[in-house]
Amino acid sequence: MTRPATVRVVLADDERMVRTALRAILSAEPDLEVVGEAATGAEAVSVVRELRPDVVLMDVRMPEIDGIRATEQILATLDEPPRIVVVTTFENDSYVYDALRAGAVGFLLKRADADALVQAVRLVARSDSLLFPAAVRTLATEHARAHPAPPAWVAKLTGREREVLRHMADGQTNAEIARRMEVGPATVKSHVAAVLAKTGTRDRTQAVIAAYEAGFVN
Amino acid sequence: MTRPATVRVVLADDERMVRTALRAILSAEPDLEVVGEAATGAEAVSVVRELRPDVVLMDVRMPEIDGIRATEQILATLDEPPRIVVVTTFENDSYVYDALRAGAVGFLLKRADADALVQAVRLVARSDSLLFPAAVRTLATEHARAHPAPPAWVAKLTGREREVLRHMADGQTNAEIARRMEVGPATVKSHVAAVLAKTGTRDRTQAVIAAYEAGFVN
DNA sequence: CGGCCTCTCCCCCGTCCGGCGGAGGCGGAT
DNA sequence: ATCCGCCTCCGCCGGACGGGGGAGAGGCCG
Repeated sequence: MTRPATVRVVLADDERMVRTALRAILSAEPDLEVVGEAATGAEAVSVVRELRPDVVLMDVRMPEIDGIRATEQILATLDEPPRIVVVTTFENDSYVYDALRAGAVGFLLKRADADALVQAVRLVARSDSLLFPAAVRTLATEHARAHPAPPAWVAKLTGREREVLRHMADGQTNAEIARRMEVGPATVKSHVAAVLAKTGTRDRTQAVIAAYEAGFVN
Repeated sequence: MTRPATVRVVLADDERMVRTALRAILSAEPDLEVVGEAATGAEAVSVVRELRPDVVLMDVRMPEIDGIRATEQILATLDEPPRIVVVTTFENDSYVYDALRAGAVGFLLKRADADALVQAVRLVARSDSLLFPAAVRTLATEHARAHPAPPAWVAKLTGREREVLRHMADGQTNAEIARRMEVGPATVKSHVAAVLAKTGTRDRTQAVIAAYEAGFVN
């Protein structure tokens, strides 16, 4: 039962052309079968629930429910969930990391050639230990921790205040910051005060912590 | 020229049995050919330089030169380097991340079954856009940044000093730390002073920065 | 033109911080 | 038995920091 003769695939992508192309490529292989398609995340969930495919090729950006939440819902509600491969156009699409964290086993670029696609599908259909084991989940989680959504206060900082905060996060004193920015110490104090107010912190140490937590540094 | 009829593979692993097993599996496929073997990292470099394979299956832990440095050397010295796949026993072997950062295109678990292995080799032999593009390099780099080797000073901190540093990295004042640790403020000051000395920082803000950079927090 | 924001700088003041030197107790190592 | 490291505290001092004001100059936008 773990090795079906043919790999049953569902395609989830809001663009018909993409689905058609994928279907054409996969259907040419005797051991692969496209059993269903979905144009939205919600549709993907219901189609998968009904058809129980082995592999789902899931676009990340889709109307109604995006690929990430669709992935979550599929994995959460099915006993033997399919292997979900995220399909994306850009390598560093940050959604990809969310999808991996949600449980997708891998990701695939839309510009991949037909052979790569076919082999990827075969691969994920059965491999349980190849390229995307727990380690990828770890990586994706780390990525999320390393690049959280910037808090609201970041947008409120003026340019000068950002500069000052960066220097604070470098361990500079007000006097040093003043020298580096070629302004008076009093000016730096003003900016620091503004930073503290906007970050909701009470001293420079807490502000620097906030900067680190927000990924403001780097 | 980008699509050789047969994929030429070099095996680099210090255990003969592993090489034999890999060779047996790969040789059963008509389109795969094991053209060479190496038992050390240094040997791997010279063998690869001589034979110019399409794919290298590289063990991370090898005598003389490990898989990471062998990977680096191969990628640095060849014009059209082979695709290097790191072979490892444990998913979260931290060397794996080093290898990915060094330019390996993927990694493979030794407990992968024969089919997965074969397909992985075929896959990496040609795919230039599948599962391990630049994004993986990014991930690996992030991993390295997120888990650097702890600086020497970490080991030098006493238990109490670590506690104090954690509270500092939480934005607490000396008085607050004193209350939480149920000691006098003077005691906290002593510990803070020790932390500053051992971390080579001059004030609590810099110490907190050092703690963050060292991954002391989390 | 008249706000509004930003950037610049000034004052005072109380608090916190870090550097200095010292001290006592306690437990492990030699 | 002695020494050393760790933890606990003390006082003193100067400097840095943060809060509270205010104020002038320039730019942007309705």
